[in-house]
Amino acid sequence: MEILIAEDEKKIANSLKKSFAEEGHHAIIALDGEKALELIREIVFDVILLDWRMPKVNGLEVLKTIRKNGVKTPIILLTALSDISNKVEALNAGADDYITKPFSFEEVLARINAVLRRSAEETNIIKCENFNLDLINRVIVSSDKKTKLTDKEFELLKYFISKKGVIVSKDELCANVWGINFNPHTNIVEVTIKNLRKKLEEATCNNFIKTIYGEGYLFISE
Amino acid sequence: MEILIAEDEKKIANSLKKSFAEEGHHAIIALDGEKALELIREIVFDVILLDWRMPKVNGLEVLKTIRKNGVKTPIILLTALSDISNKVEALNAGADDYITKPFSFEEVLARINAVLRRSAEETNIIKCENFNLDLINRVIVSSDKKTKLTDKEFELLKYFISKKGVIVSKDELCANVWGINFNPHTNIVEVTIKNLRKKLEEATCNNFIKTIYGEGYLFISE
DNA sequence: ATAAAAAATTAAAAACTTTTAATAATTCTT
DNA sequence: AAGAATTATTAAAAGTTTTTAATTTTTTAT
Repeated sequence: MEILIAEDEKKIANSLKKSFAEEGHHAIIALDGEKALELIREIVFDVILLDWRMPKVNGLEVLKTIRKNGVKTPIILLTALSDISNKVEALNAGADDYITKPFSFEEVLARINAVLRRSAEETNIIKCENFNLDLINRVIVSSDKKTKLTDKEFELLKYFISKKGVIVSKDELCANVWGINFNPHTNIVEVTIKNLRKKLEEATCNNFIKTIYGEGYLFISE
Repeated sequence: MEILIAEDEKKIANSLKKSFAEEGHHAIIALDGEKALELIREIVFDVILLDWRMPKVNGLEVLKTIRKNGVKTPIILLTALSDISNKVEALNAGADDYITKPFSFEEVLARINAVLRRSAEETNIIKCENFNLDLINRVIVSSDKKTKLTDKEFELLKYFISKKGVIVSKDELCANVWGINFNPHTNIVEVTIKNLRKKLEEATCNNFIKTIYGEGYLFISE
């Protein structure tokens, strides 16, 4: 992993760099804000550790500048205890997390992993017509609301989306959502479809699931 | 997307290529198995459509050869109805899906999306010491079993993993797993930890969650 | 138009999750 | 070593989800 350490205290910066090296990561040190900005322009980092108090250009300024330039690299702020009041300001300016000094290397690593995971999670989203399906949190995300799905509703919607534009039979749904050896002598598919339709309708104001009489269901594409 | 169409019927191949182009994808046609193998050696495709019956080297041979060479690109077999008996053979040889002729372009696109999603899902896995956490299906995967987690167990384990090697307090767990404004006057954290510990123990034969008396819990790293 | 088949709706039963509360076991301090 | 604080365990209550079953509505074919 490529890490930028923007930190003017050489001791801290060097010890972090050394620890990262032991973990197999490559870190570059910037001793002031100006240098940090310069490096960020040149190199694509996986994560940026940014000290709040730095010579020439301070952390907040760096943060604002790079976010304004559209750089989305995860950023973790390093702040002294007395700077805590600036936490909200920092998060509002586009920081992903912050760590209070003094910190252990393990803590830094844990925060980095958490931040990277969080940003990875954000990509675990299926984009649909006028809504998104968040695969990790199992919610339908539309412009103004989030609708939590149950297990079966989630599996069903996921399957429908994967078969968008193709008619799927009830047997197929049974096999793929409930499991291959499941033969219901009940209307469980209809009931679950009803519930999913209701949530989709509430979330998106659209009826995506069309019934094809005698054949099955069709998840409409556009 | 870069797509290989290995199909000897020029009509079908060309119409697929045209449809893909309309969708913004770039397709390359191979009219026989030999050409297909040659192209696969040269180009990294996102997905390969492979006809079962082809001149020179047939689909199954192509399939076996490229899988033997360690190529993991998703492959969808195109088969005539009469070839259906070979379906199992094909899937065993490493195909990801198969489509029976005649097919609509929409069906092909849907299958491609499903296959790509499936292979993307396989990357949605957090690797831990001697187990994996499947983020989509919410199961602990160890060498021999899969253990399904409930909502709260999943959130809790995910949080622990993100804070691996760092002590997390009960308040912190409350805030991050149950929600920021949740102050329990009960032992709900302890109970959920107990249940998670049991499942982790069953799945991995390890006790990853250590209690730090008076401080909180520690998810052990290695 | 009508009957038969298929799908939708509703509501209650069964199964599972989450929360609560009481009790037991462990850890720390003096 | 005893008492206080903390954590673990157990089991029952409350809340959700999943399944079942009966009834109503819609669709298709005669």
